[in-house]
Amino acid sequence: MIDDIDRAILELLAGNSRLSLKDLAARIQLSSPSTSERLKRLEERGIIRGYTIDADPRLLGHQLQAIVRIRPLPGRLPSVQKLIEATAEIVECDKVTGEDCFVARLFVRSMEHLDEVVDRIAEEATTNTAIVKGQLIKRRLPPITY
Amino acid sequence: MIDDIDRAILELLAGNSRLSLKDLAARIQLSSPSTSERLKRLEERGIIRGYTIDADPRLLGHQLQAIVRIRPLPGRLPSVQKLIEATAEIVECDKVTGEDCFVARLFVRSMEHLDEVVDRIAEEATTNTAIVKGQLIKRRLPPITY
DNA sequence: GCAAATGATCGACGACATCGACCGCGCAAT
DNA sequence: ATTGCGCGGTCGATGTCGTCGATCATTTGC
Repeated sequence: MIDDIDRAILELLAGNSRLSLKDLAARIQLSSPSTSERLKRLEERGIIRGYTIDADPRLLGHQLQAIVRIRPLPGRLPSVQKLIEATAEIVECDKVTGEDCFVARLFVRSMEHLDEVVDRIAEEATTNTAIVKGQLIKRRLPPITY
Repeated sequence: MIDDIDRAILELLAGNSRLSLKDLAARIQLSSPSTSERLKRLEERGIIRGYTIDADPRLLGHQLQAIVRIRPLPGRLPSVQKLIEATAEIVECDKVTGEDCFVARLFVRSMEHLDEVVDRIAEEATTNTAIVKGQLIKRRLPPITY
């Protein structure tokens, strides 16, 4: 279903999604038309959902990164959910099992800014904020098992 | 330093990093050479760190996603750190302040697989596992304040 | 074994990125 | 105020790249 060549394509594009078809083709030792065809199929099958960039948040004015666990107060779940969605500083948020209901990652300019955003959430939820000191592993593809 | 046109470029590429220069240029109402020049500068300045893909982990054989908080046992921090780095299932891991030392995101095939990976970590650390039930917000750019 | 389907290559054509030459605006210094 | 300079832009030519149709090889099923 997904073979070594597809895997190679995924890995190469994960490393640089702006690679030209020709470069891609050369690296996987295939002609460009067939590389193009495989790429199209990976997209059609939904395996590749999209192509995006990795931008440096610091250079965009966000000096601080935090992971906030959020447990809405009784009855406030829908309202908290709306608040999270409306908070632009939250760049990622998962609904999880366990004591906490949500885990959000947020980018802020400063401590004051962090405080401001978290305070808003804390009006309707119990929160737990952990400031990111460093990235041990930065976003990578999981091992491809199929 | 970074103007509306740069912002537009970042947003467009965040939405689809494989956009051709020509398309990009058309959307920001600029010629391709100047678009190319701006793109080059965004890269040189380190604002764009790279171009990557968004792949569907489920279609790559990872049915389950979890967020694991990890607190190494006394003296085991370096060893835990090495273990995390060597664990391919961990696709992202941050070093954070607070009770927990690390927060990791994990992709696994099954509950058994999850258990296996977490058990390995739990030999040297206190762990807290939250299974991801859904993504409320999936990775997006933070607001650009500069 | 043969037919058909799948997945590859080849070559030609059209689209695209890049480069050099040139232009115009804003700013600083005289 | 004017002149000179530099930044950031357009334009047009050239070479490279992607795409499409035709064709060929290899594997699968009968």
